[in-house]
Amino acid sequence: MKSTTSTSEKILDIAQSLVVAGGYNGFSYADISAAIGIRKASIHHHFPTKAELVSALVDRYRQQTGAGLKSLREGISDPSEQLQAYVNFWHSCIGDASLPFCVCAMLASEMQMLPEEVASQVRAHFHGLAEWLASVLQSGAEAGRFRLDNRPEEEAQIVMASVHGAMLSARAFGDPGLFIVIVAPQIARLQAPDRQGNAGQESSTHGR
Amino acid sequence: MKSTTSTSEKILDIAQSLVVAGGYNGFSYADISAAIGIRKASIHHHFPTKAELVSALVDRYRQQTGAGLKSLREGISDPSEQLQAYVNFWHSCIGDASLPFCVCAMLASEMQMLPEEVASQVRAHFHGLAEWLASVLQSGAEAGRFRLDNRPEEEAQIVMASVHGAMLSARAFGDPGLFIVIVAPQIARLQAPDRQGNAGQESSTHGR
DNA sequence: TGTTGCCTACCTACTAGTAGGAAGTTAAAT
DNA sequence: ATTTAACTTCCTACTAGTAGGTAGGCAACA
Repeated sequence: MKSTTSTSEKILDIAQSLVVAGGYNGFSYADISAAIGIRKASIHHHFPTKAELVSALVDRYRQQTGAGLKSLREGISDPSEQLQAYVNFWHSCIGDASLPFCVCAMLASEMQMLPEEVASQVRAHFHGLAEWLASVLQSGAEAGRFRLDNRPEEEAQIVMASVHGAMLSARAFGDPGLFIVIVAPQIARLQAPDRQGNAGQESSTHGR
Repeated sequence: MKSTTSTSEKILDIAQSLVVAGGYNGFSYADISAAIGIRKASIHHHFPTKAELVSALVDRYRQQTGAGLKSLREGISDPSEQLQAYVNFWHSCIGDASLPFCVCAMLASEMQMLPEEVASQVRAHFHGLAEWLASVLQSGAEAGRFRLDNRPEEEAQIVMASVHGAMLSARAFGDPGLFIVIVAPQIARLQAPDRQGNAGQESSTHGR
């Protein structure tokens, strides 16, 4: 069977893993060159400048993400399960170290010194993801699967921040399992019809 | 009045702002040199290697943070207000752009390619901050000012991740106000005696 | 007198990026 | 069918500039 992975795709693959590991300034053409056994100049043939390379990389990532999120919405009927599937995706990525950090979250931290063409794409990713989450949350709220304390757009921002913050903590502590420890309760809170998550509701034992 | 800011402190100051802006690989000795009007070699006199420079910088940051958090716990009696003060600190830092990102959060994203001496300090910062937050949350829960759905350590991780994620989103969207939009509801959720927001409350109905 | 702080001058390694050519592929013109 | 032209991919060899870091000297000061 022939491997139909073109050279330029291989370049993007390794560049992506390098960006995820160390950000925009954390890799060089020489790194890619060494990783896929091709000369530096040949990489410049495919991607003349570093800005173009990373731009193409984020572009591809955004397309993949867009397609993935779209298929979640279309392939799963329950919005609550759509959200769960999104979280599960990152849970396994971080767990098996295949994509232990979101490319755009990584680049967002370097926002201030990114080439404008890259920065605007990172912004667009955040915008798109926030929209997707807000849409899922709203649908779920309408279907009675979510209980939102704030506007869907705000809850979406909260979920997104939790996911990114959880990625960061997992990385900082070197503990992949921390991701789901942080994110799961946040999701559960949205799904729970009431705080205890049980059917009845005794709560308020008072005491202050 | 004489400015008692020593050269080495000035170096750390500018280095810190450069790290916050672009991470470990986002600045060079030449950048510092240009910023404070001193030769590159003179910086090497104070901090022989880049790893030592950043290590000293994180060390100073950790001391400042530790002192700040300690004084919050000692100077404010209500744990709920202690937490609020912590959040307000970042809110104003991000608002006036004085320290628009946590040094250690920035470095944590580059964890995988940091010199070990720096990486371990970043880990220590995360550990210490998580402990402080857990302690505040536990005190607040005992005093009836917080209602926790999970163990204090877990809630602390959630708060920390929210703060870091909110920083990232504020940066990604280029909107400083987004920080508090994300963090405030998370704090409010902890403070609320119950979901309806009425006056009754509390006591450990723990999710567990 | 020795230490501190800063300097000039320099080094090696690496950065992104360029010039130009060798090989192979494709497709039209002869 | 064969030559020709255009194009793609990759190469060697190179550039100017920057990276972190070093050697050694000079002046102020304790």
